[in-house]
Amino acid sequence: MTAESVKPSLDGLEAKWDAVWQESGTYRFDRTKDRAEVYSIDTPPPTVSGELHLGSVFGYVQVDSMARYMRMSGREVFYPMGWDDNGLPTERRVQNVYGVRCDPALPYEPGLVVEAKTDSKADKNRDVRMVSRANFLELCHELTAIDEVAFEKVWRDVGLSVDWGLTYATIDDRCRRVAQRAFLRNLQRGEAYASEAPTLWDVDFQTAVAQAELVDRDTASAYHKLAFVRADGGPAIEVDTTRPELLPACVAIVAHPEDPRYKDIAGSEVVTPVFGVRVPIVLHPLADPDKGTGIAMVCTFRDTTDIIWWRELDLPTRSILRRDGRLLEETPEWLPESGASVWPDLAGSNTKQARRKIVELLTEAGALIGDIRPIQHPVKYYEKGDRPLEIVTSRQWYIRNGARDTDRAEALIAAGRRLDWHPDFMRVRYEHWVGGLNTDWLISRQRHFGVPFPVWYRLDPSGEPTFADPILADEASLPVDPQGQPPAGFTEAQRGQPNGFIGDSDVMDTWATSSLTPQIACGWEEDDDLFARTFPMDLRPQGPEIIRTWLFSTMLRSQLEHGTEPWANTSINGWILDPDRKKMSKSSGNVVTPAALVDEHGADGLRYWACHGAPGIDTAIDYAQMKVGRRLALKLLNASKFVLGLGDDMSAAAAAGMQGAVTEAIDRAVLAKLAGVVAEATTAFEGYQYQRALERTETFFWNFCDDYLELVKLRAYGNDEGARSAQAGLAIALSTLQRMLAPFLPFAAEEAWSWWQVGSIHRAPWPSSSELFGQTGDATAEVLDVAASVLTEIRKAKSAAKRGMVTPVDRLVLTDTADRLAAFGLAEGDVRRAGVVAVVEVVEVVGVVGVDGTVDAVAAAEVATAEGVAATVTVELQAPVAT
RNA sequence: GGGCGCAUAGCUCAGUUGGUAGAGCGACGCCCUUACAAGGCGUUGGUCGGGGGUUCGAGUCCCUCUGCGCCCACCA
Repeated sequence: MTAESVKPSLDGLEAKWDAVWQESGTYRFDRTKDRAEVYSIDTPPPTVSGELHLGSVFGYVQVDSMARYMRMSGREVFYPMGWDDNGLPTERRVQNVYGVRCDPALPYEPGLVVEAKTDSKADKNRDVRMVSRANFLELCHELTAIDEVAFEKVWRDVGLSVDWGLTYATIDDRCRRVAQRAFLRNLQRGEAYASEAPTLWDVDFQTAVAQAELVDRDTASAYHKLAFVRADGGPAIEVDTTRPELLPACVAIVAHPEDPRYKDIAGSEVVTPVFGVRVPIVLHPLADPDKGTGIAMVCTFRDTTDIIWWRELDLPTRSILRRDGRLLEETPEWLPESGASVWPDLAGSNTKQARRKIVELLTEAGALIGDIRPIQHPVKYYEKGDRPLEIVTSRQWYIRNGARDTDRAEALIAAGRRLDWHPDFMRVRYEHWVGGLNTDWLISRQRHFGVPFPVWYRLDPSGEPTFADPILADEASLPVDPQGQPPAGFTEAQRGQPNGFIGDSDVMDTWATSSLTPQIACGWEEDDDLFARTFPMDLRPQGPEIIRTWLFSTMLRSQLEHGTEPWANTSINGWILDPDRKKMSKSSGNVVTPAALVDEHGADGLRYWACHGAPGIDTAIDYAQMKVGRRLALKLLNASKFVLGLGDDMSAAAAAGMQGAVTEAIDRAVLAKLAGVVAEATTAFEGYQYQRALERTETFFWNFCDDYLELVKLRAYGNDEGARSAQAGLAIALSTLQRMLAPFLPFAAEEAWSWWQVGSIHRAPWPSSSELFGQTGDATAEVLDVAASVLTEIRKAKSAAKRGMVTPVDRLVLTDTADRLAAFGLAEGDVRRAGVVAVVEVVEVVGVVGVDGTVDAVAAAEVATAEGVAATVTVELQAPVAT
């Protein structure tokens, strides 16, 4: 398409320019540039599980506008994309889509083909097929590969200027290698360790869960008041509990040391109802006299406070829950005969069934006092889980994160303060999280699709593993799969044999890999040259909800490995809200797919809406804004078409303009105003205020079209010096505006640019304010301001008279101060042509000055009335002609 | 219970060091005007959440209250 040919359209621009950009490598990183010239972005790898929703697109588009600005301003932008495909979300999706479950005990079936289920909901829980670990992992890879293609399509549709040649996936060889290498180094420096300890546990997924992945959910529960008979024959002690099914795991009851009701009987014993186990009465300051009856049942383990009591009061361990959340089959050995006799009724039951049974037994024994009182209370869940977490004892890997080391925590907070946060108030979320850590970072998961721990254990002559002295993989051999490969010096035949070995069966939590995205993207220990040019990175953009996970853990890994911050800046995007301003639910975000919005409003329309949200500020979905954005994009095409149609070679006109061809005062005035806008937008972008840059540019652009363009276009049609001045001014302004809108409307800007320029606008230099000022002489904006306000008065008069805008004006009387009349005089010809004015009379007045030192015609009229002086525009229209 | 953010026109939002309240959308009216009718021009519309305070002057600074959102803690 050319400027003159047909009516400009936005349709098809996404596909057209995406193809051109890919083919010509517009966004390809030039790795010959030095670190000082490079701007590197630690793009969040989206979780590849199904479909990208609008909330993700919102933040990525904002960052893309920054990336495009940085590229135009002369930085070489390093902008990779990653896919976070390892971990539980993928496993869960594979289970649903293929109807399979992983059974590590099964042998691998080569060439196994499993059809994806068309309707996963209908087929759920039916025909579940058990497959080997290796087959399961194959299916994970198969599905994520499909999803990644779909994701890349969406990102390209919305115009992300990433270099697709730099893409990584958190399960790929490079990421597994980096994650294993970083872990081995943590281990060797003593920053990682394994420990057998009570751990929050999801009974459905059967994996340990980290502090950062907990959520509280209000859950229905009920108080049960139990009577504990005192061993010394004193009055029974009443204990409230919401977990009566854990009564057989009770190891003590605990009260506050100052509580007068209980402190004198501390150390004596009570007998648990039904089960008849003698447990001590103990004291601890964490017991709250105001909760329940003021004395609590300590079980191993009911909640995290139990762990503290158990540890600090040196209580015994009496676990009754298996890892699948059911009670033990075998009768616990600590139960006396009376308790042991009821166990067969409880064995293997889930907690709900066990609760019902135990409540029956308590009632029969007369140990349940009063009614069961239903309550709602917050309970800890795994954020991706459906049932409350339990606590089981297991061997897990941890990384020291400052929870138990004040110096490290303070160093991490100090590192956070060296980061520039956009917006700054997000910093406190990080500091609160670091300050509130209470356990080291649990990085192991008892799952399949993840990065294995590169560790084996020797088996002793009786076949028992020796955990204290693990065999570590050699860095050169990474990535390794200890469940599929033997350690050096062993053969596969020795796996599981006495004096042989076993591989660590756990995988790393997905955050243990994604905490290394700067190292992964920049080629740490893989590509030293690239690393030197890109690390530490310039920007980490991300969502506010993962400050405690991703941002914190990345900071931690970088501090441990490099002793430095991983980036200089972090920008935190806001939430997307439903149109009713509630936080967007996943379901509604998926109903409105980004692809559908691109179809309806164009990528530029969608981007315009997204770029109106400032960093960290929540933004409502607003389809009206997307329409406005689309209109702006179309306006850019139309205005470009018009300006470029004024001469045969408008880029030559722009060049002439830069050599002094802009001679008319009003043409210089528009460039002077534009120079100010360029300065403002540049400052805004440098401070990560892309939305301000957009707002200023947009406002100027509409005024440019409505006022300046209308004022000068009739003059610009000619071929004299005045026409050449207008053409030069218009060409310079158009070039500038196209470039200033390019970060926000990359497709329309590129299209309009292509009509008269060589090369991509996205590699064109960002406009220079000082260069523009160089063309304006001593011109001020006043000429344009006065002319525009007079034109507005003329339009107002015509509109009030219900006449068309081409209606001739017989006489225009302008009453104003000398300065403004002089300014008007410099643009009088343009005003007469634009307003179709026959006769102009001017009347000079004095002393009409606005409060802020400026005058415009309308405000001046209001001020002047009180002072008896008139500054007015009188418009006398030609009488209507009868037709 | 602690922290952070938000509250300005019917709607979505600007308002950078305190100095006469802005824009867009919507609504209403007008206009085929040779870049644009999927357009243009114009009009209407606000005791800046409530209450105190500082100041010559507060949407802006301080205190307080209310509502909404988010984060953290507790959870017998």
